[in-house]
Amino acid sequence: MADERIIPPYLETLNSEQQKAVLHLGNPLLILAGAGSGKTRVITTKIAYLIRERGYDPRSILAVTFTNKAAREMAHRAALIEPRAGDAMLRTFHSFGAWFLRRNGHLLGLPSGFVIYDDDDTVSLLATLMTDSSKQEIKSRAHLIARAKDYFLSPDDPETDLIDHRGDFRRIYKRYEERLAQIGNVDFGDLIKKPVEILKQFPEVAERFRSRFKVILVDEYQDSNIAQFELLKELCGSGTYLCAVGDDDQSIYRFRGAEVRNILQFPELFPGTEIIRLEENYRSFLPILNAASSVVSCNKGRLGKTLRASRQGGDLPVLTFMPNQDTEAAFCADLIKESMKPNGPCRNYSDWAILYRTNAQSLSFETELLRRKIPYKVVGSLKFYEREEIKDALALLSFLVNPKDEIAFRRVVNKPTRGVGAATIDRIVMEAGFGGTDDQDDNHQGDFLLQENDNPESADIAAAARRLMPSLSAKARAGIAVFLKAIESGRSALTQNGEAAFSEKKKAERGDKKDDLRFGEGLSRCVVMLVEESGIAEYHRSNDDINGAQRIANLQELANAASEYEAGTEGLLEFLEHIELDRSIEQSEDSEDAVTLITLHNTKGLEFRRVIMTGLEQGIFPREDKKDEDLEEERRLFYVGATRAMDELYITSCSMRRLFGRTQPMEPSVFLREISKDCIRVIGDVPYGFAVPSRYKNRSSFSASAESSSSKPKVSSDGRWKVGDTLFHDDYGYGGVYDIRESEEGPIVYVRFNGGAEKRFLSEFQSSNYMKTDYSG
DNA sequence: TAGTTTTAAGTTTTT
DNA sequence: CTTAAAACTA
Repeated sequence: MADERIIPPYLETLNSEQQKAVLHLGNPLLILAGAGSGKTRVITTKIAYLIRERGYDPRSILAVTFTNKAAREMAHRAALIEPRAGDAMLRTFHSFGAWFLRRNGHLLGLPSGFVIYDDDDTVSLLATLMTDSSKQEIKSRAHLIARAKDYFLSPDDPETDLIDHRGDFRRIYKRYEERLAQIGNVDFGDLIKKPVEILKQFPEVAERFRSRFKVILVDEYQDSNIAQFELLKELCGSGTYLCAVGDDDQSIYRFRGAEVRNILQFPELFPGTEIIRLEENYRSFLPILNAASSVVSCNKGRLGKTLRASRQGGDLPVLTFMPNQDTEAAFCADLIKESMKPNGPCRNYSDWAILYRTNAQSLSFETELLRRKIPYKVVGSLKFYEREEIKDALALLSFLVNPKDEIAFRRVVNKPTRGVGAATIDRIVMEAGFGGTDDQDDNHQGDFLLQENDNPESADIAAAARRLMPSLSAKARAGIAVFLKAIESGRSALTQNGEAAFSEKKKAERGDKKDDLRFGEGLSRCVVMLVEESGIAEYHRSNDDINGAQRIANLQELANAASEYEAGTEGLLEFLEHIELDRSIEQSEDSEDAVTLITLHNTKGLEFRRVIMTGLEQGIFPREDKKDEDLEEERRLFYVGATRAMDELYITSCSMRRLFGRTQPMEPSVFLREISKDCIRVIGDVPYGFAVPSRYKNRSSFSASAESSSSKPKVSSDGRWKVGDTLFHDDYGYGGVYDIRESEEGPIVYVRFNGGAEKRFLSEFQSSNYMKTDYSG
């Protein structure tokens, strides 16, 4: 397809590989795009090119990504080149699945008004089926069910046993699926799995989609799972042009079912595949790439590639060992402050990013940056939608659109507590036609389950509650009445009829409106109505500690967000779907200049002038008990993090770290040893043992002895202490002997620990390797 | 059954 | 240390 047509001007700035990738058509194309090789640019340009030069209808183009951020970015950049690209379908896999199911889910008996369950809801649902299992086990099973769906495995597939070897897994999974079908909602995995099932079962539907989408582009293909691969396969007809872009070295989502094999075996899975490699890195200075590559090249299963740096020059990455996480944070702050001096190299705080492995690590950085008055923003950990009051409000909304939603009902029917206990709830759920919780029913009629929804009334929990009301105790009856009333009010607010009555009533009830929830356009009225009438708002309001006020503020924010959506069921479904699929808060403070605090996983696709990778310690990064494939994934995570840096890369490692409130000694990360010596510059003190690899290799014997719980230091030395010996002490961590002096009680060993402490010990040379007395204590 | 106190456990990573 | 689950009391 390398025809000699005139190259449009917007292609001229691309290198020849990039151009080839944009111009390519015909057979499936796999673009192996190294970090910083301009892959987003290639995809967006390609979309524009296909529309503009090849006459593709924008609506016939489907581009899928893994994150909403990436989807937005892609839409934005493509539209800059070609406005018509706005009509192309640019979505995440999951949002595409939801879109698909709204239109075709009925083929599997799924109502179009389904709500998407998040992981918490999934656990709650499973909990109603496994009444006498521990929370932990339920969570574990829920996780495995999600995994099974990632692998496109159903309860009836024998292979599902490979996911969970406990014999009862398939039965649990099956019951879970049945209940979910009764309720009429879906979980995350269903958003991929169910569309595939429909496409496989209904060839005419598949045909329709194949004729609509002539072009399918997939970004971050290395993070796709088996179900997503199946989806692509089903969507691709003989006339479909498939183009996948990815980098096997950046596959970091194995833990949630991603299959690197998808990209490694792409050519076999899609016969006739052509491969184009983008190996020119435009982002980072050469030394940064060298350091990153030297680590990731320790991995076995990889396609292998050579990144060429278009930016020669630049300094070696800097590695610094810190005593503990507080000094680590101070070190970061110093670096940032220093660079921002009037004649320093940086003018923006946003040039900087601090990377860490787990969200919990952000705390010490936040504290320090706050103290030093350095502006920062924490990416990702904003758990707005996981807050209790928000989840309650969302459950009310969900129940409004789907009165069969048992999970939503259970969550809010007695919130705030109004005398409706477990017994009452179970009765109502039973009355609504749900099987109850008894594990004995052994009917194998799962195939006919879908038909149970024939009569929508039968599973309507609100209706069931109303029916049962007369037979309930006075307390429970009153409670149920309040709940039903709230739902009614919400429903009328949804259709805009209840507005007048609501405001009248509220004004009459309370003169003060200073902390009243206010509503504006669209759905916000409905949100406010529900949380007010249910008493949830009032409950938090009267709880007048700081939390209460914050919660009211959060509810207000939710109402504000809802005002963007049209009142009515349609708008409500859109609102709920948007929240489930995109939990990132639109950061209006994007314009603000701030340092970025971010987990390594979240950095994918981002770049910063200066990056500090922190916490390079065994147990943290890589996380403990990672080995083989999992360790390789951690290594790729290192690669991803390091290659975010454009100009400068800093790496820190602490010798002591506060974990679970206890300070404990840490070992340097194995990855630090994998960086080639000439690829990195170490600044400051080097921990004992680190600079001398041969000695370090013996450390297994240290670890072994470290497991006994004596507070005396131990050593692997073969006889006598001598200067330079490395040792481990339970309280002080790793250290080195820097002096030995004789005394009448025997030799005194002077030890300097990596955490900074210097201690003297009395050694019993003749009998063992133990230190006997802590002289300095 | 609701709210309190005590005890134990635990921090990946995310659509 | 902080949070969630279990145990306990009113």
